Amino acid sequence: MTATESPTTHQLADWLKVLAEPRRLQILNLLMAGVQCNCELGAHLDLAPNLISHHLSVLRKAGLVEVERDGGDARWVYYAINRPNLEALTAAFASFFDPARILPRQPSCGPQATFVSDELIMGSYPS
Amino acid sequence: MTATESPTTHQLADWLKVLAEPRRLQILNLLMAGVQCNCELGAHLDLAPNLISHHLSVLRKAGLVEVERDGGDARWVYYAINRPNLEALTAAFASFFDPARILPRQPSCGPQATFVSDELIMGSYPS
DNA sequence: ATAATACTTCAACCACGATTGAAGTATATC
DNA sequence: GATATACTTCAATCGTGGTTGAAGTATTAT
Repeated sequence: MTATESPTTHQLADWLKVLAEPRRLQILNLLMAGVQCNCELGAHLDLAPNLISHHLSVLRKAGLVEVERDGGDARWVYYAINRPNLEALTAAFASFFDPARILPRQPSCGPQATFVSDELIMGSYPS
Repeated sequence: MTATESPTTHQLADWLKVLAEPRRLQILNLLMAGVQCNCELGAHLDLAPNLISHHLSVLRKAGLVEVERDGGDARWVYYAINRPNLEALTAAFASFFDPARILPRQPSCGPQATFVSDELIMGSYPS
């Protein structure tokens, strides 16, 4: 038997991998405040431009960040939070880690073992 | 200038690092459903006992999981979600990634640059 | 005592990804 | 055209951490 996972779980796992990086959290934090160009992020985080670029690329591929070029001077790029996907992220996270999902112990193993259906165990997420 | 971070941001970063691991997400998912012993987790996830042990140890050190031994047969250990810390986790995550925190662009750099106070940029989290 | 069970710890291996430093691209200014 | 700016991409290095396989610990059963 292979543990089947819902697509949302996979997506959540991918997102968490992207977020599990202090620098990227800092970048997102700055983007939430409206700071958006590469050089400014670099100045605030004391980080080389290519690293900023790299992390932004990861965030962009994950769909968490959007990019736009300056209309007047196309050398400047501005980054912004992708709000719909951020909302999807918070929804997925809140749903997966919802404390209300915690069930009491139902031993199917060990001294007090009783029968427990597989659906009850594996099918708990998504609800 | 070094970017100062709030303690909650550090803690969130640590938690995310722990969560950015598919196996650990699967383990947490099973624990939410009440499955709690090592052998059972291993059976459901098709994972060697020492790996289960390793990942549970990481989750335990992060404060997300609690451990308890069977009263009748002390060889069996039961794992459970640490509810208070799970609630702290969801609260920290929801607060950090709250879409309402997204501010419009306030260019302090680039062609349309205007003055922007540092407090506005860096002090956005926590509120 | 001996053996089996349930789990943990250890050391070696290996892969992924962040960092580094340099070269490359595109646009704007002189 | 030549230089400067803003950013991206590339190849190489390096550390962290998951995996592997084995040995170790604690408890129970025979």
